[in-house]
Amino acid sequence: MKKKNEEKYTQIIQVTSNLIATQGAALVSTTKVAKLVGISQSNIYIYFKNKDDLLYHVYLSKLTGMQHFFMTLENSSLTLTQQLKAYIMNLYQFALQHPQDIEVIEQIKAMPNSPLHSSELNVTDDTQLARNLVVKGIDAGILRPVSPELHLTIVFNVIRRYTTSIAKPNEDKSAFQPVFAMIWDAIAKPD
Amino acid sequence: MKKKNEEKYTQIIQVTSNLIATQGAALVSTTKVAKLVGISQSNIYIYFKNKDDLLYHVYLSKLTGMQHFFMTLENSSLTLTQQLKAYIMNLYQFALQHPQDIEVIEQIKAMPNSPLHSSELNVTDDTQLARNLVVKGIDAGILRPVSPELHLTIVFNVIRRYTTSIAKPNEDKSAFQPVFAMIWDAIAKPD
Amino acid sequence: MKKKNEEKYTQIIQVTSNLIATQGAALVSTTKVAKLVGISQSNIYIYFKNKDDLLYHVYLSKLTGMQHFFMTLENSSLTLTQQLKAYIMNLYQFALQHPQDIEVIEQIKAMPNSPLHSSELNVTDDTQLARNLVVKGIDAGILRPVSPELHLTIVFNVIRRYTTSIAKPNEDKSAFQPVFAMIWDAIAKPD
Amino acid sequence: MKKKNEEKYTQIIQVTSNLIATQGAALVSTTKVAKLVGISQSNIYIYFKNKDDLLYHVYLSKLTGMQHFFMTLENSSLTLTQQLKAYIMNLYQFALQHPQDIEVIEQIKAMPNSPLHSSELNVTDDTQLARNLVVKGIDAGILRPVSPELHLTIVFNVIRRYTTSIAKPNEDKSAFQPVFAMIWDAIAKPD
DNA sequence: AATGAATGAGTGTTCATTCAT
DNA sequence: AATGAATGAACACTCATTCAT
Repeated sequence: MKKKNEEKYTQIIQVTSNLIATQGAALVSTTKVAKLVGISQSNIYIYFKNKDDLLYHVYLSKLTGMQHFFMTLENSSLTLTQQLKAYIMNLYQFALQHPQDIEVIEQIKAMPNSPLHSSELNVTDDTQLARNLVVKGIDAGILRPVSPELHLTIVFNVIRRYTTSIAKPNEDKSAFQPVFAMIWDAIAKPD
Repeated sequence: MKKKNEEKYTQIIQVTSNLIATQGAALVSTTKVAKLVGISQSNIYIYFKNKDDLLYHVYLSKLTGMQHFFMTLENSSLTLTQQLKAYIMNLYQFALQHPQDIEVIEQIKAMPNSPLHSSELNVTDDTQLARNLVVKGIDAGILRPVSPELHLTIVFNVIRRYTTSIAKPNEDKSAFQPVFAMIWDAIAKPD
Repeated sequence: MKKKNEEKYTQIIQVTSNLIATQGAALVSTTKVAKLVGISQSNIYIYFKNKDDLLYHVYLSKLTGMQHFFMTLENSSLTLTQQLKAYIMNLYQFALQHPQDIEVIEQIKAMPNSPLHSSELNVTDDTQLARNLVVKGIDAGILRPVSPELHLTIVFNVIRRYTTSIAKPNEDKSAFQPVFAMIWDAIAKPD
Repeated sequence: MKKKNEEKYTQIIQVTSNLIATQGAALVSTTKVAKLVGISQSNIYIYFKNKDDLLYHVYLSKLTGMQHFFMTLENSSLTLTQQLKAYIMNLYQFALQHPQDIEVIEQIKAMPNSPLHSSELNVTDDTQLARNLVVKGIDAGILRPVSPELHLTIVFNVIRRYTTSIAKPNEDKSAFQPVFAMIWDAIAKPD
């Protein structure tokens, strides 16, 4: 459970993450991870308490990476509308640059017995910032007065679908414009 | 692989369907299904060739149920816009009445080694009708000229999210109105 | 266990025999036999008490077919030497014409839990006639004074190997001559 | 798949070998092997990748034991005739001392889905040396000009039959003399 | 005579986890 | 810190056999 050999720790996380992205979370096993890292299976239990613990830390690592990306947004001097639009654009760019990360996060969240359900620690979710913004947006009369879940569903799913199966890897920001309009018209309160 | 005892056949399908909905498709096992039905595990192989075969038939059963629901739409004298709107409303009502069914269908589709991938028969998918409508809608200038995947993503995910976590079981059709507007404004081409 | 439908009885025997010859006795199962015959698995138990019983009757059927072939040899007016040589030639011709039959007989004999071991009936084995001839041959000073098992081993194995992997299906009797000489020089007492 | 506990590795091989010799290769199962060794079934998969892998290594172990026995024959200064006769005598003595080994080797070779068929490594077979000798013998005019398969069939089967059911465990080499003559007269070209 | 249904035992294999070294 | 060894539980699947209809 300790982590002296920081490098191997990171390796295990990385390999697991790749496995989730390529084969799906359900097909991840400590056996496979160990084999890919090139260590013995039991070695994993030195770095992680559990398989769940491993997945939980994979989740955390992807999450913090994502949060770094959005930190600039908070405490900014932008208007709420600008913040909301900026969030969408940021998410789009993050998804484009780290397609695997969002996939991994969502897969772990969606797992049948997700390690997040049983987690004693309540992680500040990646959607927390987004949810706050949305709630503020609804209160300010900028966004449609429906459950914020729906706004988030649209933003996340459209961007995910767009970046994983439609967008080209190095596409220009402008290619996203029509999709952005789609999202915005969906969530923004019509005048 | 034979079937006379129609009742037990249906029971197995039903139990499997429940298992998928509650625990996720990845956690379905013939052992669990058999235990829940109250039969011996090997008995399942009298009714289904495979575990894959079982899942495939669960999928089919849900699918046909869903298709009956939409049959009225085809060959109708409605305008394209009306058909599109009707589709969304129908999907909403179906999802409300059979919340489990859509979940099950999507889970089986999303399985790592989905039985649908290897299936020799090419089933007319449940999204086939929707996709056709959407493509027609785009061509007719009714819907936004972006990849139809995006329209479908919005329609499906919003309705799914709404019916599973927001809507009340017996709610009035009018409660869906704001959500419908959200969807429609997302996919419809603004004038 | 009765056999009203003589035809199906024969069919089962035949299919089983083919299975043994092509896949090996170890891979024979009532499931496979039933599927190949086109009947239900349980139906087999009407014609045969057991799987063992089935195999035993397959064995018997091949055996009697083989014995018909050699019947002409007994009570003949040939000298012992002539009878021995005739036996070898007959066996060669039988093996050439019914390559599967000998294979099947030997496979059933060689089975781990051969149905012949536990059989209450003591069948007149196919090698019985041969063994008698050999013993007589030894006593008469025609064959080498070693255990008759060895003579039989040579005769059977050489012919089996020759007919299954070396001989051409429609070859002339003369092609066998050198092999015959090999066998005869092996078993005959040198002067 | 790892091996440090050399002892248990050998035990598993030994038990499997015994099972093959007594019950036949078809009746070997990891369950039985584990039970006889006194370990849990899954433990076997620490030492062997597969059931096939296990059988393959049983085969290899017997084979190398046998090859040690014959090594002296190669590079020797004997004439071809002497080498051929020496081979037969060696095989006889080996079979007498390790009756189980030849049985095991032949059984694994003859298995319906023999692990040797799918083996990537092409092992120098135990009959390889013998076959080479026989071919040389035929070319040199010492052995009968028929397919070498026939020579090998006789040598192997006669010795196998003799040592397993006729010879006494501690018998004198001279007891084999008449059998040796039988074999030699069968394969040697008559002058 | 024939079948559908059922079952318990058995098969090979994978997995998460533990522990002594 | 790392590994080899071990295990029990689970998994998908096959089989011989029985029984009511």
